[in-house]
Amino acid sequence: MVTLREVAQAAGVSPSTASAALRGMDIVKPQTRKKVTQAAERLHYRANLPARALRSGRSGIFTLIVPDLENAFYARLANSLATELDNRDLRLIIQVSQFNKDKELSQVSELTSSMCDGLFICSTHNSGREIGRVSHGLPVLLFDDMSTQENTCFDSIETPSREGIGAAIRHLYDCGRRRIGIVGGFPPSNRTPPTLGVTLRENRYKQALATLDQLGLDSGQALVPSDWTTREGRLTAHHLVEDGLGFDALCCMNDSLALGILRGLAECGIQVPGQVAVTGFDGIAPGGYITPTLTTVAVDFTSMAVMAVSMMEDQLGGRGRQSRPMPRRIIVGYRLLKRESTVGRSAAGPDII
Amino acid sequence: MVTLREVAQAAGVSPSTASAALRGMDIVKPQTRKKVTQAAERLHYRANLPARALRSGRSGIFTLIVPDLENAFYARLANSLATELDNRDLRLIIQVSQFNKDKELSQVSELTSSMCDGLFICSTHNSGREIGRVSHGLPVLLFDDMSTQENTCFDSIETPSREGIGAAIRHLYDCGRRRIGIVGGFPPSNRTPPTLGVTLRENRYKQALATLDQLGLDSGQALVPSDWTTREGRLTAHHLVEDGLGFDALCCMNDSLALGILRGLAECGIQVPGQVAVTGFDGIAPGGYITPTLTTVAVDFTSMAVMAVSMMEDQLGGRGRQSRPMPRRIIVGYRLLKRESTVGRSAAGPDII
DNA sequence: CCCATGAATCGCAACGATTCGATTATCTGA
DNA sequence: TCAGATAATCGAATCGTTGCGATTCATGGG
Repeated sequence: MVTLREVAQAAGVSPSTASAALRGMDIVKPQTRKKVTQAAERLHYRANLPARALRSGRSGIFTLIVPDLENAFYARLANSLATELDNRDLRLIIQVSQFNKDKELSQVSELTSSMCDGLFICSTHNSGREIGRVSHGLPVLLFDDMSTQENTCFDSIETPSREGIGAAIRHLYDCGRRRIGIVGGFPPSNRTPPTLGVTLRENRYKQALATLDQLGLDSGQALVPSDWTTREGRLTAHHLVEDGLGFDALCCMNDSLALGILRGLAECGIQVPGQVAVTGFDGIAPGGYITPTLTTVAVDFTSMAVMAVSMMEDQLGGRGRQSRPMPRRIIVGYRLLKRESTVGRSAAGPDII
Repeated sequence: MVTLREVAQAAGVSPSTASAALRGMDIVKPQTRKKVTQAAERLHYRANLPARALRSGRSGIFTLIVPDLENAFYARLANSLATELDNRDLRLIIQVSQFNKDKELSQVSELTSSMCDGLFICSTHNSGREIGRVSHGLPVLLFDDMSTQENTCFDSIETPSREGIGAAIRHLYDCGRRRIGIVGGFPPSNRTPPTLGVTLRENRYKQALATLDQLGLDSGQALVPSDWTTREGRLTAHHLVEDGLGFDALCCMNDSLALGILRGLAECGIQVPGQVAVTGFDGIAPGGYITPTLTTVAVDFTSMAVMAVSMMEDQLGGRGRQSRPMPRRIIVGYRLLKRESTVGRSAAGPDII
């Protein structure tokens, strides 16, 4: 293995100068830099990351903790984040917490040793406060809708729950639907343990009720409890149909759930959108090729990742200064994709696959 | 930050003894180990990974390179691998190569510096040989169907292409289908650049033709070129229908493609499995909730990950000995899920969602 | 009683890069 | 031409851990 010392020797400079040159410090003379660069090239020098990390305290590696990478939402987020970091020559460790509160906490807690510069986390059961208790000053960015109450600790990036749900319901209203069910609101179904923390659920559900009220619709009977999974969605659809299906539209709190609803309705022979219209939230890929294609609030994942990395770098840069100014909350953009599950085959836009 | 030296001091031993004790070397006296462990506990000691990696040459971090994490196949694999590594207290960096040959190579090449103990890779355009050229002796494990010709270099784990495709086609035959199309065989469609290397395509396609021959079916007209993506699958279905759809069954080379085929057929009003039966390969989640549910060759991802990690550890252990004994090829198990896209609603098993 | 034997522990020297104060080269203006 | 200022480079210390040869300690046989 070729070391910096050898490169320096070959270039006729000291290791410290070689180091500065290779890292692009503007203190070295252009001519010197060139000598060093060429020597490094010639010898196929690669900096040793552990050594660099040990000395400088930065590894260029970040960690993302998600509950489940098989879930298309988290996979999409992980994909965007890994790509954005890669653009900046940074790396991403991904850890799967399996919706397990304690596992999540212990994973966070282990990070301090783990040559990791910062943590991105989609927490399902822990509040920002609880995470802060075990993160030992590591920069953290939450992907979540944390109420400002519970999260005075960290920067966060949130999905456009309020605007998005509002847009979805108004779209259903514009389609002539008046008996709109809110599927997956708070409290969750008691059939399975909930897989997502209460804050996100609350945000979306409250907004849904508020929008129904604004439109002069009855929100009293609207809640349809369900966990936010495809499996649960399917079961929920069966229960709904057994109970007589008193809705002409179902506004689902996320896509995974909505996909299960579509499947369950299909099994019961219910026409979508003929008998009941369905909307989702997130904009994951299967919604674009399932039949009927799923009308949904598509979150802008790319800018989500870009902002996340940029906020993380801000935290890294401003560390050691006065105690962090104030946690920032950013809400990303969305696009309402009007597809077959609300407007039917003929009127659906080209947003498939 | 509390260091090993401080722990040693608190326990009244030397740093080297403390190190040995904490790592569970059997050379330390049980009583000493206890003292050290307790001191470490009390001071909340966490080993510094960069330092350890620098000194020992092992970081406990591995890298997985996949073309696209949004693709359910790779997401599923990544999920299993991350989980299995986590069980052994190891970490996984994930990099996305975006089906880009050069990007993939440069990512591999960068790894040498990257305090990474080994590489798992789903290569799409590079042979084992090409990867070996830039991996600089790093332990590598390929997830791919590399022909033994092209890959004399590395251990590999392969999907059960031969057995699986054979089983799928025999199943179609048992369902009474006789005009079976092979969708996504080699050569690929020329509408889009191919996203997967030729070896895997060839393996599955050749097996498909062989099975058709065994069954006494005409394989001459069977090939339906298509890239292995949902988008392409949909377009391919349209083309097939425009050309008169001379098949009563379509054996797709993977699930992503099959899902697109199902969507395209639905758009054209073709009944599945009434007019044409469809099979996929991989066993990704959407096939379990799309309507009709997709009959497919479900790969055993969990054991794939377990074997991968175990083979990787073998490579790590046996390094430095005589030049590696011989690259091993392991083919994982599969299960044929007979679902609605071949046997229809009534006969389909419970393998949904 | 002493030395050979083995078990535990210790001390020091790395691992390879970065940092920072010290040193030398280069330039400016009187 | 030379003091003084500035720019560029250098050397040595350091990050926290592990590995290895040396040292100490306990044990038992001759």
